[in-house]
Amino acid sequence: MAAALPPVPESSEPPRRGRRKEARPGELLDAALDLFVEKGFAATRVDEVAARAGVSKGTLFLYFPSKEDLFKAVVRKNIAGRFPEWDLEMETFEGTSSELVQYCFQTWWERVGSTKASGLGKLMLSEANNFPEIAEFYRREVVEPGHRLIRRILQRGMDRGEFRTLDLDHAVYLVLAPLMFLMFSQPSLSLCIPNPDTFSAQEYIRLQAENVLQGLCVRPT
Amino acid sequence: MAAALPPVPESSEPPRRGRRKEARPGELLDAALDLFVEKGFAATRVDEVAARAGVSKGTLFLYFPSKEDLFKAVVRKNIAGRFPEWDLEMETFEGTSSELVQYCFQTWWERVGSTKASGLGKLMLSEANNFPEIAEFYRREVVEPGHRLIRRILQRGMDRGEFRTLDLDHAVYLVLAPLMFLMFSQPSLSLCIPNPDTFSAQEYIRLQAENVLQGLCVRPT
Amino acid sequence: MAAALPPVPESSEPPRRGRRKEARPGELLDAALDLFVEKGFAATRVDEVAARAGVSKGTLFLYFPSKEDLFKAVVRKNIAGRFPEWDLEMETFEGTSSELVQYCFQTWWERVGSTKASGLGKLMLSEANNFPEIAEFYRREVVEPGHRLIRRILQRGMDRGEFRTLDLDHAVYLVLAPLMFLMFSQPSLSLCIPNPDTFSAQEYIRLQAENVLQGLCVRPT
Amino acid sequence: MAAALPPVPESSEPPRRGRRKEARPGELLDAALDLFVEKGFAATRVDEVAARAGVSKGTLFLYFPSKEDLFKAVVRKNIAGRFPEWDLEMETFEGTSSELVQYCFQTWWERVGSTKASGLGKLMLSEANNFPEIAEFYRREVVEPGHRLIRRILQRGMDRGEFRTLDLDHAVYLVLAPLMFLMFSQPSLSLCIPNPDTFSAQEYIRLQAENVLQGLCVRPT
DNA sequence: AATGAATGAGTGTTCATTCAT
DNA sequence: AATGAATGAACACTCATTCAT
Repeated sequence: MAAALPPVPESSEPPRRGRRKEARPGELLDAALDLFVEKGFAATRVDEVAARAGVSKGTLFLYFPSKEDLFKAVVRKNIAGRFPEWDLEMETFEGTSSELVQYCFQTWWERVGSTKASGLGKLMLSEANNFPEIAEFYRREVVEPGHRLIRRILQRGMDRGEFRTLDLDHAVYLVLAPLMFLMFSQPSLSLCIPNPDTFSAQEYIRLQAENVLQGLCVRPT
Repeated sequence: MAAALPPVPESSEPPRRGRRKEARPGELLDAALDLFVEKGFAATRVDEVAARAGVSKGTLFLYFPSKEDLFKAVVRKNIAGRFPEWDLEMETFEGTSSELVQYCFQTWWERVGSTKASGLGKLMLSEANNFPEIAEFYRREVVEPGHRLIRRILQRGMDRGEFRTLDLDHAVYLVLAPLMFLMFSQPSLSLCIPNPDTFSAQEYIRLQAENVLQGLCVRPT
Repeated sequence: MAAALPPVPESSEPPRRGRRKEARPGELLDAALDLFVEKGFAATRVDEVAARAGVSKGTLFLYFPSKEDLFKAVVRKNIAGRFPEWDLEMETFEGTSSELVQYCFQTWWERVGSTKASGLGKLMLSEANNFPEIAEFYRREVVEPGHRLIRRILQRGMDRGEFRTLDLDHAVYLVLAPLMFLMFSQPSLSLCIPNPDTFSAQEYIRLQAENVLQGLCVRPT
Repeated sequence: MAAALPPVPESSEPPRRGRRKEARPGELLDAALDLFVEKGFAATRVDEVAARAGVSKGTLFLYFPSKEDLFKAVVRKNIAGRFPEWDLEMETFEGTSSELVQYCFQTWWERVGSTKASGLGKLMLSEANNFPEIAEFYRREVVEPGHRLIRRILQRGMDRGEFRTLDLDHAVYLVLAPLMFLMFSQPSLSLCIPNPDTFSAQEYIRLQAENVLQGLCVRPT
């Protein structure tokens, strides 16, 4: 009620109908990420996204031509768009390939696995059948770059004589499976990991990395 | 129950009218399983379930008060216990623990991973948030027994001095993660495994088992 | 208010939720014809059509998969579907070709021009650009059969030596133009025919037929 | 007005800022005419009109309080009076009345039928119900003068003994119907004239004029 | 005067659910 | 017990209109 008074200066709060063009897309993407992860693609209503971002439905469509495009933008901002950076990091890594794999597991957890972006992976899994176009987008922009990144890491290890000769088509999954399992499990944790109190994601990551390297390395540590 | 069947001639073709009423719910559950697994909960229309079961939509609601109840019934019916059998199999296994782990990976694929049951796992993952009650049930009746089974296998290996000392709380996932990843990926294969033509589930299973054992065994094979 | 009383026998009035499957489509088509003609295709809301037919919006979509299909059905019922009858009538006509032309003008007025179906023609004219699929349908199912019918009539007159040699591609419009002009003008009569009180459609039809025949006949009557 | 132009350098390219304000409404009306004629009233979006006129949507609403008002202004601007000129032309025509009728058909096509103005006629037809006020205006300023012009021509023919005695109230349409039919058909040509490649508007005009005269003249040419 | 970001009412279509027969 | 006709809430997207700058 009191808040409805028109001439309240309301300190630093942004003007109701302000020119916010720069900020809007980001706010909408954040709101969308939250809701998509929480409720899934189909079950998330665009009104809700708009409301959470503090704008009207119409405004959302001002910035994103459709719900699907909104989703793609969310994926791009939170995952797809970060591969260049990750690729570069890998190219310029200076340690052994074992260290690189460990670094990979660790930073994946910090930057993706433990963040809300992790929910996007599970989301795709659930909705892929019903939204083939989105699935294709995700495959192209996320899954394939991810596979390529890991293949390059394994190849690096083989080239340097650190890893034994591998059938890359299947070996990628030695790295991917543990990460993806954790990603998929994360949002409904207790379903897949029935004793959350004796479970430490950090320790999971460490152990899986160690184990993978046992199999990978020419001479196990 | 089966003895209570009315005096139907029991000819090979089911009688048009007066079809065994007791069979209805079962037929509906079968149809629902197929469709839920194929398209997910939200995208499955009850008309379709009814149609596939050969009854009208109204009839479905005669047996299941709502779509959600139908879903619950499907899960309840299909995830019941194969565990006693598997537990026994493990207890009486006579080879080395390495062989047992390999046997495990292999039979899991044959009996679960490659069957429709695999779809149910992903389905649960997707819908766990919407059906906490079912999720809890699934956790208790499927996830926990599974964990316990694997823990026992690892414990057996440690007891016999075949496996090195393990933190079981995290080591279970060395076995589980590869299997679960494949299970979750299976229904929308090309999403997670972008080159299905160069991918062999059999080879995946073999490699993952081999790799896990590298880390597990005191002296790698 | 009083009508809202639940247990009024209300005499012959059909039951609110009766099994009306046979009657429904017809009622919907009638309602749709009225509204389409009155307000145009785009401006007619399907809720309104349903309401006028005394059913809910959902019911409409039970019988017609889309608004466009509803419209097509309206056109088919009121115009397109009647060409077989008209074609036959023409084939079996026994008088002179002059009489046939006069009969044509006259019956067109009675069966189309003076009825609500007349509004459909103008409707198509207005909406053709925005709904190309509908326009194509109308062209195929109404315009072309109409042209063919008239061409056959003119050809008959030429074959019998009653009409002079004609360039059919343009002569069709000697017959069509007066009829179509009246059809298009009808719904907003006073716009095109500024003195409706001194205007008789019957006389218009008679005069136009007479005039056309003057030009058509080898030896004017 | 034109003399009041500010001291713009009058270079061939219009100055970016400070463009002549007076021109705005005119540019908007021109853009609106094009679009209304092309797409109809409802299907024309005001953004588009504004864009085509090179201004923002907000500016449009500065000059025209609503889309409807814009429409009214378009009609008012474009259907004003060419009739004085045409009336004069008719009064001073020196040939036979047959020739006058032929001249009429021909020049109508050149000056109206084949121009954008033709689209306005159809537009009025479509929107007359929604804009009764405009319809009345159109009737008064366009339709009635047109009728009067044709009546005078027919009267001239009768007075000179060239045309037979006519019931003018209906005979006007002998001339009007063919022209109006072509006018209405023009914008969505293929709808009314299903074989545009075998159709020549010139030949249509010629044939219709010839045919009308057959009926009109005391002794057909 | 001019902008363009923001709004929100409006619409075709879907589908779980009801209920008269 | 079984049907299937009927319902109506829900939802993505559009676009004329407003208004702070």
